[in-house]
Amino acid sequence: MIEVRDLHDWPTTEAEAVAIQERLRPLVRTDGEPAEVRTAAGLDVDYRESADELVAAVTVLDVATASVVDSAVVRGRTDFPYVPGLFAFREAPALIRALQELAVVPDVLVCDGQGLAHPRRFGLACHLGVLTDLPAIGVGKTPMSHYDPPGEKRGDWTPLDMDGDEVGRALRTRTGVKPVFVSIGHRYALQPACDLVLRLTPNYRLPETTRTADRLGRQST
DNA sequence: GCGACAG
DNA sequence: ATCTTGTCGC
Repeated sequence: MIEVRDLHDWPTTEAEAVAIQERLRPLVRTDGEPAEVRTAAGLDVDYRESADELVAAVTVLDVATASVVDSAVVRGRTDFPYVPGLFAFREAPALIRALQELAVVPDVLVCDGQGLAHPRRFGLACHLGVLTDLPAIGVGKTPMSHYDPPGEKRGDWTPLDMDGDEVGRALRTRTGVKPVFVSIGHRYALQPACDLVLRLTPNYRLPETTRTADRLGRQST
């Protein structure tokens, strides 16, 4: 089962949350790549009930076949508001509970949001990666950083720039479709992360992991 | 000062 | 995230 490191309590105020991000930021490992990625977890949160009632869904896919080999759903509440840059403090607690219910430990967490492509270089993917010490990457639908549009072909990419740092890539997963925004979460280098995202997007813009997790959360009212 | 700002 | 009509394309 997945062990979660006890690195902090969940904060109430924005100032506490920012302090936690700055304290944990040095723990991120920006290198590495699993020897073999056989399974990948997709994580997603739904808010269908109300603004503070959420459903966290995790699916583990066999990457080769795109079949779901394990999953978990957790219902929860949040009092932490949606604040861009403090996203993890809203979604991570429930996602972590869902991760702890998995029987299969995935080779990588594919998170719905940013990793290093974050104002303090510590987005949701970094946070979940550091707390579980599992390899993790972030795949966002909307960027927080500047980028020049990549070429129109699947596989084309341009760097994501934030304050002069290359914090990730705008990656075209489908020809002629808006790119996704890939960044390092933990223990997974950027090039392998983009390779994995392309493996997970044979048919759609978003990774199969994200899609199955999204459907699971949506179905479990 | 004002707008923009992952989901 | 969610609220929503029509439209284009495979």
